[in-house]
Amino acid sequence: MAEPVFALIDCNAFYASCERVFRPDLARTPIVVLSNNDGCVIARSADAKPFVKMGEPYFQVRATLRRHGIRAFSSNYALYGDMSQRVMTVIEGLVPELEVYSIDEAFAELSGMPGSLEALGRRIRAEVWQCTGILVGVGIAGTKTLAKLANHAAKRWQRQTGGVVDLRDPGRRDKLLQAVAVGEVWGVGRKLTQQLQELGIRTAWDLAQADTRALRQRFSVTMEKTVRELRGISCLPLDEVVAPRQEICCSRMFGRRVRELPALREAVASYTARAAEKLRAQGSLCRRLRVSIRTGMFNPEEAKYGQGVLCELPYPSADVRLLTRFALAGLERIYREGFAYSKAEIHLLDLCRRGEYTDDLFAEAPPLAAERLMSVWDAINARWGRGTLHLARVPGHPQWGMRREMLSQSYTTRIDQLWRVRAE
DNA sequence: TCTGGGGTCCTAGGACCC
DNA sequence: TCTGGGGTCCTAGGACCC
Repeated sequence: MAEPVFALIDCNAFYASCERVFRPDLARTPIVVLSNNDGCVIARSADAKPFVKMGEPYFQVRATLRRHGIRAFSSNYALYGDMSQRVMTVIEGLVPELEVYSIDEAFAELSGMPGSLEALGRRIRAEVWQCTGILVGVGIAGTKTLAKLANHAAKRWQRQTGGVVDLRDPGRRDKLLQAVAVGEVWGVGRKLTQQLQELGIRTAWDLAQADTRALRQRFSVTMEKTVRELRGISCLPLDEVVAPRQEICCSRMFGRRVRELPALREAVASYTARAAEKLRAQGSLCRRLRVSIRTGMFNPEEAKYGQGVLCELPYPSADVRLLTRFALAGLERIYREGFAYSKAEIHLLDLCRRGEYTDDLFAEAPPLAAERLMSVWDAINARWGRGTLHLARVPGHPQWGMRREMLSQSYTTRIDQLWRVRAE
């Protein structure tokens, strides 16, 4: 078999770019996008990066943003999700195999492609730009970890590289490894960076030279793979098929603190409904769920409390009514009066595929009608929009709902919010 | 006033079994 | 007086990613 060749294609400042595509008037205005509840900065356009850090709380940087004329947006996941699909569709048309790795990046496998891969990279860039208005960077190498690093270089030296870097040449690879800090390597986060530095490993090059056996002992097999990948030995294959999730979670901060049980019930029911939707969308059932609530974590003045409880279902199910019943019963067990809650979470655990689990001979049998009811339920919501059909527990406009004060339109997914263009 | 959400993988350690 | 060895399964926690 031929040596694999991977490309990592990654959108530049993706959320900020999506906002800009539909606001050409903001082409020269720096943009940041905020997390849910307008909590903190999670994306910045290139011209905003010098002024605001990733992850900074909005309320702390608001003055800075105003001073530099930076425009803030609430996150608009309907828009970003749809734009992501468009980008991926374009790329899929140009490469033999694609693994969509996240909302804004994808790995491709290019071994056996004729012609210059750098030219192919430029073509991907040009076509994605033309079809979607989104700019991507392309990194090419013999392993995923090196392709990530190549992509990093393509971004960092965008002007010199034109946004495409082919790192297959060993000389070029080693030069880059020596120039890049170990913390930039895929799989090396904050904690590991610190521990590696204590061992004298400062650059990606140092890591590639390190003794794999010792590192595996000290850290884990994941670290060993990273080292091997840096040396050009491919350990992480392309995963084209998306495996079904092994757990599904819906967790959200409230738009404002919640003290009373009835409002918490609403939130737990709403989150359970969303989680159950995801569960059915991948054709799974769950056997257990965990519901948890907690107060704010940052304000030292606030009394802190957090608790979760695991609930066992009588049989594997994706029936929103059953899941909600158990989630609410769990909530009653963990709720304590007198706290200002900021967040609730639902985790669906122990997932299995429909028809691929062994029934318990003595356990309660799942009602047969439930499955059909849920598929009609999903069909109605798919046709008329999420939430058209919902349990009475789930309010339409809850007082604890998410804050999104700077939300852009859903230009591409809502007929009543289409982009308006005026001809002069 | 105010600090995101949703995942994965790996390991250690305890419970339990024969 | 003395108290095995080897295995599995589960859970919690820690690290990472975007």
